[in-house]
Amino acid sequence: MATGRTHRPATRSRGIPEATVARLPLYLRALTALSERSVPTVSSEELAAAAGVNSAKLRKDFSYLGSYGTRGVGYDVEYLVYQISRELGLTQDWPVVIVGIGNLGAALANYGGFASRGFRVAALIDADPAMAGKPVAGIPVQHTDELEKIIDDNGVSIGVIATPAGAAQQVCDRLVAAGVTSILNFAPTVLSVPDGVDVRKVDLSIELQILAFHEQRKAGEEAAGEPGAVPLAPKESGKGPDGDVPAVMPA
Amino acid sequence: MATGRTHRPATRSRGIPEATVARLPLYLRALTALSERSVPTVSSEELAAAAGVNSAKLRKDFSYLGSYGTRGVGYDVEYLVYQISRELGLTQDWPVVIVGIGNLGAALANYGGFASRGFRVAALIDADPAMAGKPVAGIPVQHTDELEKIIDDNGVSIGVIATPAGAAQQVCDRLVAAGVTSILNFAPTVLSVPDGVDVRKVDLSIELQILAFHEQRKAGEEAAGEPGAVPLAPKESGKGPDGDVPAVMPA
DNA sequence: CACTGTGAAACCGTTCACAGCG
DNA sequence: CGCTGTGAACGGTTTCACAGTG
Repeated sequence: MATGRTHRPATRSRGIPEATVARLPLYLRALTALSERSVPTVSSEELAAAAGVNSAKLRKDFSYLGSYGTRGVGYDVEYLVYQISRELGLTQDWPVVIVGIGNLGAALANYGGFASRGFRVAALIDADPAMAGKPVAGIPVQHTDELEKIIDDNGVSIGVIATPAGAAQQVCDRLVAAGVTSILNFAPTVLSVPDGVDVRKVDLSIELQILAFHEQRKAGEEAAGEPGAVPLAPKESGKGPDGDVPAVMPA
Repeated sequence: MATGRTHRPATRSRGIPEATVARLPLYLRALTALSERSVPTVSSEELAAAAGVNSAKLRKDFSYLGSYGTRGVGYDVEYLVYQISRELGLTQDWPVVIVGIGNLGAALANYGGFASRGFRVAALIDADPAMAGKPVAGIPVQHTDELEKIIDDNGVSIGVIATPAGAAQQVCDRLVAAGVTSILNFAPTVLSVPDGVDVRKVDLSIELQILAFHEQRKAGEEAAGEPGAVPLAPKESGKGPDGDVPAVMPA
């Protein structure tokens, strides 16, 4: 994802597969809902349905954590909530800083899901001096100058970047230099980070583009081989790399 | 992801692998940047670095699109931009509706990346009557009552859900009933949709939880087998599913 | 000669199917 | 008997290494 190594080789001896890790939060959410309704146990089938996966996958996933179920019965909801929380490291509180308090940064600061489980917004940081001191989601925005001090004082190891693309790498470098080792990047840029720093990327326009691809597929399919509509241009025909480049390019 | 089938089996005869599709937007962005700097050609090595992947993967990816490179030289930037745009369906304009104009919805409406490449925000929809008529990002918010009419009038096939979790499934059902076949879901819920509808999910708290997992790993590792600090609870010891359930559970 | 395009190998993730256990 | 836990089969993805070509 980033140029430097992004997440370690995933081949730690006792490692849980990445794909499984990515689903644990899903299970945890479903379990928490059950817990709130005081449901004592679930079968893999029921829980899988609630989490939107199939039961075989869920059982395999849980098998990496240990044998936490009871054959013939299912899983103890409370117990699993605890085990998964612990595995994810949510039994401790992670202080998080958000850098870039524009529309998105403000939305993130206000997002309830942050504060609720294991995360605490330790500070909001923005480069605009006019923002400094203004409270967003009840937290006063601080100026970028303070970044290193904030990271250090609060022992922050997770940073969220919600700046414009142009500023992202620079902010990233400062976060990393100050000791942050996990970054959630909302800016549409590839970040490069040193070994040992994890970057996850959330990119709205990429998600839309993937949807558009499938959408186009559907359209092309339902009227397969029809003239008009989506011009499913020659796939194998024009191989010559230049000469007849259509003058498209939106801008 | 969702309960109903989410994306088709990916085994369309001439299909481009999902993993490749997910990277095309990345390549496109890197290429667009090169194009703006009037760079005429790139090697797979250079482009791969810019996109944050390795060159073998990039070449394999491009090989699914056809033979668009020149051996000994590289790829023609303009030509590739066009080919990838076409493959992703971005040579047409996709009208998109955003439902739920809270902090996040507003951020999305203002997000430049939406409008810039192939997407147009056709309407903003919110359930709060007080919002109706108020412009956000220059577009007046419309009431949920109008949803079906808006979808229909604008020929919208892509919807973005930025409502609270509780409203998401209901909004989703209405979008689908009105003809939307691709959904980008920001609400922290599993959506169930009928066959043929694609759902992609963006979940902030899940991303953070995945980072927390790796973060905890790092902490446990650098002081392996030390007392104090992160209590790396017994991994293989307590197997008995109940009896000694720690009374944790944050709420 | 440098770089693409691609078979083949290695790897990872998912699904199947059933043995094993409460 | 019902449901978990898991080895084995499968399919997709990444990486390797090099033949092929402008």
